[in-house]
Amino acid sequence: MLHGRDAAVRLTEVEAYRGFADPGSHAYRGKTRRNATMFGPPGHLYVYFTYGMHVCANIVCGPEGEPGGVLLRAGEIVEGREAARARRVTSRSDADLARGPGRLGVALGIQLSDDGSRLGELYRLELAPHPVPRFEQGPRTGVSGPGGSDEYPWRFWIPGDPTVSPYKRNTPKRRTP
DNA sequence: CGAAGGATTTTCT
DNA sequence: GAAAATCCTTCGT
Repeated sequence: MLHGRDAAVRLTEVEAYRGFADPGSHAYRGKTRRNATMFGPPGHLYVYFTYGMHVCANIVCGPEGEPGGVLLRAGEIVEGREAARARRVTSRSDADLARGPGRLGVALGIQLSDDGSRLGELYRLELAPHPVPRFEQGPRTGVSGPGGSDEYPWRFWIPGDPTVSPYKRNTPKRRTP
């Protein structure tokens, strides 16, 4: 469970991104201003801006100097539903409040300026009393190239949970012709 | 329910 | 210039 700004989610879906050898990772081609947090010590929040409009959050994992993180893809809002709903005006159902990385970011009030924030301060992570009984594993969502193939099945989710985002395979995008 | 297009910024070629 | 760890609206089945 992750506590954010006046709201908390039970995480139901995550993806792993690991180091230099992972072609799907932002850190694959080295350190940039955006992904610098991933190279730091674990237990911090890596927040990035993508697609011109969305914020996504990772929890940095692995030792300092080795980039790695877990992308928070989706979850169920279990506390502060009103605050989350106020921020997610377009959401029609409770399950939609944090169903997707960008939505989860908005629901918890995560901002770009929260990048690098240490867990335990602004945000607090509570591990479940016992491991989830069952989860499934498969290729990552929205990742193009080799990183999205079956060779890197690093997306994990709780099967049957309504807050898990629907799997979309990489949709190549074309610009206005 | 699925497919398709637009919005919009950081980063790399 | 093009693609990207996405979301929302609209149209078709």
